[in-house]
Amino acid sequence: MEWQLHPKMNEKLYLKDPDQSEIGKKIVSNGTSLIRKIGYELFTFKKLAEDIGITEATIYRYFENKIKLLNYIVSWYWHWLDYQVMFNTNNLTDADKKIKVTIQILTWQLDINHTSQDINLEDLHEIIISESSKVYLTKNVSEDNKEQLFMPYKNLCSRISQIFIEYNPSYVYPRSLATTMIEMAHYQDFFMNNLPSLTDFGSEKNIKHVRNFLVDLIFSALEKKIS
Amino acid sequence: MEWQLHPKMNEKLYLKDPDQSEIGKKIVSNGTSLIRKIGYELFTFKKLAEDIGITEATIYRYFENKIKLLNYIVSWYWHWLDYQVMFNTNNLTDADKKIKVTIQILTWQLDINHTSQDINLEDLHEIIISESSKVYLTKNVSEDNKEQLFMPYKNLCSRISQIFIEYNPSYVYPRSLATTMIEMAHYQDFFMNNLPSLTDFGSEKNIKHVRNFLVDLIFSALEKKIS
DNA sequence: TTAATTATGATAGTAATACTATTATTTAAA
DNA sequence: TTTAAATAATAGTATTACTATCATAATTAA
Repeated sequence: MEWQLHPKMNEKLYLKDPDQSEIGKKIVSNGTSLIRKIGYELFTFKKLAEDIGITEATIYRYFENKIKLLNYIVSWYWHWLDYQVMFNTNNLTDADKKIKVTIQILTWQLDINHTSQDINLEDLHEIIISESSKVYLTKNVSEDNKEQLFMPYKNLCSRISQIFIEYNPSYVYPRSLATTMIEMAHYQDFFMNNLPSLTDFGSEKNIKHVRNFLVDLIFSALEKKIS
Repeated sequence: MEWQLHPKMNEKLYLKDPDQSEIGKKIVSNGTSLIRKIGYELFTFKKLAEDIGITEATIYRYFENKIKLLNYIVSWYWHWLDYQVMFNTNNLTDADKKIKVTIQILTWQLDINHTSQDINLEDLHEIIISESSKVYLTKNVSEDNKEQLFMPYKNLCSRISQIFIEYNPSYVYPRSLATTMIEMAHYQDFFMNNLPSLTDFGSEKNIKHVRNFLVDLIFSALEKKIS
């Protein structure tokens, strides 16, 4: 699988391709685990440099600032997820089954290849849940969007909305339903674990309830109405 | 209406009650418009102090740091929204109508009293859309939760879930559906205006489409299944 | 083969941010 | 009227987010 070696990252995300050197790879992989460990707000290039054993300035040669590094990591994940959805739904003929598989992937239920050469996918998943929205909830969103920084997320949204259309061609909100599904897969997980009274899964804290909620929500919305 | 004068704010949000002095009120009202204008990341106490004509240290007497001020502002909004939902659904007998009114309030469609003594509600609404999730998407979420900092949001969620139960007592995910509705009212608005291809409303950018999407989504989910 | 160029990383800064400690002034109480 | 308490201003410090310059290694050109 050629993709697994090199997901094509947007060149605007970095100054120097981190995939082309050992130090670059360390910046991304150690950066991922450090952001997961201490959170994006307390994360600094200085701490990461100390962790790797290099200097701050070296990191600045690869990434303009820490939001670009976060965006690189987040984009990497959306690329990976999009590939997983494509790969695991491709051979299915039933749109119903495709949707269920997609929800399983989003809620981390499918036992797919969770090992990657550099980046720890468990850390990555945690980062997506707690930090990913910070890359677009800024005053730069329009400029960043012009530079195509959010393409991987859009591609995933587009792929999922295509499956929805396949299931019910007359449904009018396939894209909004796709973003709802993606965002809620992560938000309900976060709420369940941190603010449980905002969900109905607080007593058990089992991700399978999030999955069941999503299945119920999405298929209810997509069901063809007889009116 | 006693509430309109003094929404009871959690005392852990401030060091000195900003509602008890003119300068305190200015910190909150000018803070709101400045955060809306430049965004939370670029917002600093120094800029706010200059804007008001006081010094940084004075603001630090009222608020520990800028995230507490944001949380104060966000909590104020959830208080206000909860009151609006309560007030505008109280006299209704039909749960169906209550849900529709709540969606109208969330999507800013109802022409309610949008003037407040101090805080500009238009600014506040923008802040909720772009910045509100930043108060809980942190490593402090559990500690902050123990100090009850998220009560106003939880109260709103609880009120809405009660309406859902009233509409369909057998629905099993009323709280998760309430958070989905609240979050999506804001996220779809943000996406529509900033990353339109993530929604189905990009061509028109009219909030009424978000409302229609939510009405469709929520009533589909709540509909009693005959199985 | 050697000099020149380029790439890479380290060192040493600066401006801004996020606070804190101390001092001055006003207000209120005894 | 003196004392105490509350409030705000001044003047700091440590950290963060970078930037400019320097040193060295690797690559290329003469």
